[in-house]
Amino acid sequence: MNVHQAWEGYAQSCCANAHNGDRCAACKVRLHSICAALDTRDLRELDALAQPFCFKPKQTLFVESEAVDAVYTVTEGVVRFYRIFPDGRRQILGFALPGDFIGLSLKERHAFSADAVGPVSVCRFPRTSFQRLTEEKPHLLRRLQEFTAHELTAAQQQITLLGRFTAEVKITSFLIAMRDRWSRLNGPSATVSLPMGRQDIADFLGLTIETVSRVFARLAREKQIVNLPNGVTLVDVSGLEARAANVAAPPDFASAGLT
Amino acid sequence: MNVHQAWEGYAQSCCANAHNGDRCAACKVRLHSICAALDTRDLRELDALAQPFCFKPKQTLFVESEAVDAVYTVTEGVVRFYRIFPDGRRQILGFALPGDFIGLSLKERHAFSADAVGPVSVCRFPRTSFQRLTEEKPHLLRRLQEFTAHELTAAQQQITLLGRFTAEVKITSFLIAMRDRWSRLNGPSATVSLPMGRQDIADFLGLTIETVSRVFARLAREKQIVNLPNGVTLVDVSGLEARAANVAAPPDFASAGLT
DNA sequence: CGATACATTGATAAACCTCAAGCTTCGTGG
DNA sequence: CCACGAAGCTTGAGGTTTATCAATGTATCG
Repeated sequence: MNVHQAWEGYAQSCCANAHNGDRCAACKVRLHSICAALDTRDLRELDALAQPFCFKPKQTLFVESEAVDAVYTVTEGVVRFYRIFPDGRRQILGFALPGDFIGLSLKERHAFSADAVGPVSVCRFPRTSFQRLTEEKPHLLRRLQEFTAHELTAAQQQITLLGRFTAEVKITSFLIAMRDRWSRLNGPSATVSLPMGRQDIADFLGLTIETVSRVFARLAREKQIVNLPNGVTLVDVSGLEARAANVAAPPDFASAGLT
Repeated sequence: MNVHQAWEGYAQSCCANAHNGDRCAACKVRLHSICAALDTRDLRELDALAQPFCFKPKQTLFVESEAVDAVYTVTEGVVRFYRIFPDGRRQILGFALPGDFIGLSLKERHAFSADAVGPVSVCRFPRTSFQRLTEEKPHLLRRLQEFTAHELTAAQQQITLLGRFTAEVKITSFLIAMRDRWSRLNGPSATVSLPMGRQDIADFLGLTIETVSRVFARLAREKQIVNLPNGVTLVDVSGLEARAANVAAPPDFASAGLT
C-alpha cells in the first residue's frame, strides 16, 4: 500500500482550491458519484471524512487479499482492477472512471488489486467511518446498493461478452461501452479516450495483445475507426454498433442523477 | 409470464403445512436467504407480502426486458438466468439455488430471462411492496446490499474463469463451486447435484456441449470424478482443486449467517 | 541519442468449434 | 412388459479462431 507515498508526493496539490468543509460541494464529479445521494447538511459530514489523494501512473491503490481500510471515489483519471495468476497472466475486471466508487462490497479484504492507469485523483474515506455513515443515512446505503447493482449489470455484460463472442465483437463492444461512459461524464463525442494500453484491453477482454493490435489495425484499415495517440475516433458508429451486436448496454444509469 | 399458470397448477400444494403469518418462520431456507435480516416482528410483515409459487421444469419465471413486477426467494430447486442472442446462442449468467434471491437490482426491467431447471418453489414478493419494506427496514436494505455485493463477486469470478482458462479448468472450477454452494445448504458432501443439463453447463461456461461432454468423459476416465444420473461424485478432490487453479472462491459468505 | 517500454506484423500451432453419426435414458402406449 | 420415439448425451473427423513465438517498428524520456 503506497498511500503514504501518494500523500507525501502529491496531496498538497490536490483540491487545493477549496476550504475544508466545502471541498465536496465543489467536487466536479459529485453528481456522478455516490455522494449525489446526500443533501447539503449530510455532505458536510462526509466532507469531514474525505481525504483527497493523488496517485502517479501505475501506482498501487491496494492489493488483493489485503485488509480493506478505505473506500474511494475516483475524481480524476482511470483506475484498473485486476487479479494476477501464478503463471503471470492477469485478468482485468474493470476500469473505474471519474465518479466511480471503489469498495462497493464493504468486505473485510480486497477481492482484487487496483492501480492507477495514468495520474489519478481520488477522494478517500476510511472504511469504518464510511460504513457508520451508511448505517446512519439510508439514502447513502440505497445509493450504494444502486451502484453495486449497476456494477453487477456491467459484470454480467462482460460475462456475456467473454463467453460467446469473437475478438472483433469484444473490441467493438468495448469501444462503444467506453464511448458511452465518457459521454455520460463529458457529453457526447465520437472520440474515445483510451488511457489504458493494448495489454490492458487484452487482459480485460480475455485476448492477447497481438489479437487486440490486429483488430484495431483491421478496424482502422476498414475505416471504422481512426487510431489516435491515446484513444480512437469512431468513424462509422452504426457500422461498429452492428458489429458489437446485441450486447448493447441496458437502458441506462445516467437517469440516476440525484437518486 | 406464466405466473398464473404456475399458481393455478401448483400453488395449492405449496407450503401447505403452515398457517398464514407463520409461513416465513417455518421456511427451511430462511437463514440462508435475505429474510435472515429480519427479526420475528418484521418477519410477520414480510409474511403478509409473501406469495408461495411453484414452477414446473422449464417453466418461465420472467423474460428479459419485461417490467419487473416481483422479486423472489428460491425455496426449492434451481433457476437459471440467461440471455438469448439473435443467432440462437444463449449465455447463462448464473444459477439460483435455494435461499438465493432474484431481483437484487430493483430495476424497472429485467436484464435477463429466468426459468426453472427442474421443479422449483419460490417465495414471491410484489416489487413495490418489497421496495417499500427495504425503505422502512435498513437491516433488510443492508442485507440486500450484501447479497448484491456477493453476486458481484461471483460475477467477477466468472469473468476471470471465462476470460483466461481452458475448458478443463472452467469445468473443474464449476464443479467445485457447485459443491461449495450445496455444502453451504446441506452440509459437506463429495457428491454434487447437477440438475442442469450439459447444454446449460456449456452455455454457462462459454463452451459447446461437445466440449463439456468430452471433459466430463476425460475426468471420469482419469478417475477424478464419477458420473451419476443427475450429478457427479468428486473422487479426487485435491486433484480437481489443483486443476481448478487459483480461481478459488474468496473467504466466504457462509459467515453471513444472521447479518 | 540511445535505452526502454509499448505496439505492430508475420508464421505456426493448439484449443475449441462445427458438423455428423451413434448411443442412452426415459416416458408412452400398444 | 416390451416397442417405440424423443430428448439428451457421447464420440469422431476436420476446420477456424486465436494463442504462441519471433522479429521489427515507434514513441518517450532521460
